[in-house]
Amino acid sequence: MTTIRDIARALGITPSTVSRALSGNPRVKEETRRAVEKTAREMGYERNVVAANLRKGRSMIVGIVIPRIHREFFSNCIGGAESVLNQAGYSVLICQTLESVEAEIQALKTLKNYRVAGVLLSHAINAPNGDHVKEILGNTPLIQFDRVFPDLPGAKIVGANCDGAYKATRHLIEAGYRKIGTLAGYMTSQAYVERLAGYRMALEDAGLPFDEKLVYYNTIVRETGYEAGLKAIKAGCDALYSAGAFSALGAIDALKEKGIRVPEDFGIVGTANEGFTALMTPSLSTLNQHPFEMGEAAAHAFLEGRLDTQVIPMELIERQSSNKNNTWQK
Amino acid sequence: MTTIRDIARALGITPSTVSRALSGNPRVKEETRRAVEKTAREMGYERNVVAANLRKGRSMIVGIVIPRIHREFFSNCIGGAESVLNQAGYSVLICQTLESVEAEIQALKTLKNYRVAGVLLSHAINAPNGDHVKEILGNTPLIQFDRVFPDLPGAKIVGANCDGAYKATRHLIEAGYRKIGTLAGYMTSQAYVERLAGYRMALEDAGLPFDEKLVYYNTIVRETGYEAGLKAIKAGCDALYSAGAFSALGAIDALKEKGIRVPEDFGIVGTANEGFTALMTPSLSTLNQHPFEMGEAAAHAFLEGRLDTQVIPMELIERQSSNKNNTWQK
DNA sequence: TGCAAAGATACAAACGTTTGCACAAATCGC
DNA sequence: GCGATTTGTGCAAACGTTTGTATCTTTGCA
Repeated sequence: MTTIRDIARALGITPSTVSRALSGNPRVKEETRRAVEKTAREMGYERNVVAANLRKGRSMIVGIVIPRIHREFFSNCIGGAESVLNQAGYSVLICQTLESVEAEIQALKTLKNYRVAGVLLSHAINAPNGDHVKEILGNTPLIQFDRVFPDLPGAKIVGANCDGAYKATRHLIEAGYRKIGTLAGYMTSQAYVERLAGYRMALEDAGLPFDEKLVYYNTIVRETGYEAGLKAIKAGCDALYSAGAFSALGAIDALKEKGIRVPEDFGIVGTANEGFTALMTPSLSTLNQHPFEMGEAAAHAFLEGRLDTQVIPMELIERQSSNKNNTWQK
Repeated sequence: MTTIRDIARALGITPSTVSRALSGNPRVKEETRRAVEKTAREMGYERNVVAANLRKGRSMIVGIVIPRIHREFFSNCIGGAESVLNQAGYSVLICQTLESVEAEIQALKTLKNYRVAGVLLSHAINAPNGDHVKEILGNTPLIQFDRVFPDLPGAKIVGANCDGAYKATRHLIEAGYRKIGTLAGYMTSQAYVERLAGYRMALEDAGLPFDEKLVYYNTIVRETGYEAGLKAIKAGCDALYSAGAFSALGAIDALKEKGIRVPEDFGIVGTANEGFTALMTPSLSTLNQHPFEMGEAAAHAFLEGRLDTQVIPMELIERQSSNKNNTWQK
């Protein structure tokens, strides 16, 4: 492959001038620049970014660390981030942790070894705190999104979890449901803590009692949602706010099994607006977290060197599953 | 950050020995190796892969180029590939083309500039042929998956498109449907050409006529599926094999709108086993393409330097939408 | 004409590894 | 006990850029 040396030799100048010409340094004569660009094109030159990165001590790569890529939420985040970063000349290196803290540590080390320009992170659910992140990354810019460590400084992009859960719960109340439980997810993650708070606040604002017995923890997948659904039925609930989408699906499985009609006898609102929620019967009311926009926001935060926390609004999408009087039409 | 020089200095040996010790070269004494590993650990050494890559002329990065990351099919492929490659010490650099050939060219150039160890590619739908790929990549190993250029040599991982379409169509015939059309997708992609062939073969093997008028081309998204669905109804079809999943969904929209019962009056089988297909009502019979396994296979083909074509079987998942006598139970 | 300032390029040292070759010391065969 | 082989390290040159400093050339102005 041709190098800047080859170009320099061909033109009778030095590699340094070629380098400066190609990187747009104003100290090289316009005429020289044009000549360099011409021969570079003719010789099919492609700059070796590895060498450039070594010399500069950092690369044009941004690392993205996420639990799993094949979750609509995360793949959308990546999609948003990738399109923004690509525009700005960055490439993205993706690492999945599969919810394992050790894998997360390994991923961060790898990224550090590649001297990435920055890291976008959504941490493994059972990571106790952000110490390992700070220790490994040092001064590499870090942007956290969705799942963030509150104790870690720097840029954060989070959903309006509390507000979203509040809206969802209030919507159930307004629709006429009265004994509303919640599939609360994991309290190890700030996002779920906030959703629980929003749920509680909505109940209290409406003068309804908050009952700890109707809070079903560690429900995040379909199976645990199903089990919690059975318990909620037994406890006499007539509605559920689910902090996840798949857990809501599981609860509906339980309701169908018991012959309880949704939405007439039982209302339910879920959280992530996964594709299936609009297509299932009854269609599931959800909160749209705008994952693509979250990814874009994280990328922009990196590019602009922001250090603050941005909150992405959550929007309630009313569908059949929370429509008590069944006046649904599409 | 500490370098191998620092370690060498600390031990009174040379950087070359340190390098050899750390990379497991058998020509360094066991005792020395242990000493090096110990001080490396103590000094918190992390090898600078950028420098190593420059020297070696290639990196431990594998590039993945796909149309869009937020499609369940592709994100699952990536998931499969990433887990295998990570095991083997590789990292993955992801580039989306958003179905644009220019973006694909740019992505391949970027990967080449990073001197990636290999590229896994699923090309943009409207790319005429693989010339640009060959020209840019040169001798960088290339593994194509799902959407492959038949004219390009080297490793390919494809679905059993013809066989899958055959199974799906025969299933419709056996269920009792008689006038079966197809939502055929784009003939610019080999995969869809093969599916059409399988559909045709199944009809002919069963003594049913193949009617070109019942082939609806360029249907791949929900909207085009809807429109083709209306046409199929008008043409008197009683079933459709759809080469996509979202197009099948669109066709069902059309059937519902016209008050035609699925599956009693009209049967339908789709192709990609997207998550929603199992959850919608009626649930959609589909072909499982095993995207995760395709990604794994692509990664293994890269690691093992395979150059052949592997065919991943497609498995029919019978659900409600093709169950004419409505004996469905779950 | 002379001298300073600016403009353009050259020089050379990095960045942190890897690796072919050389060389010394240790081991072996006879 | 001597030459031949093996074993372990050191030396130094890469890999292809970038960039601070030096040098040379041109221009401007008095």
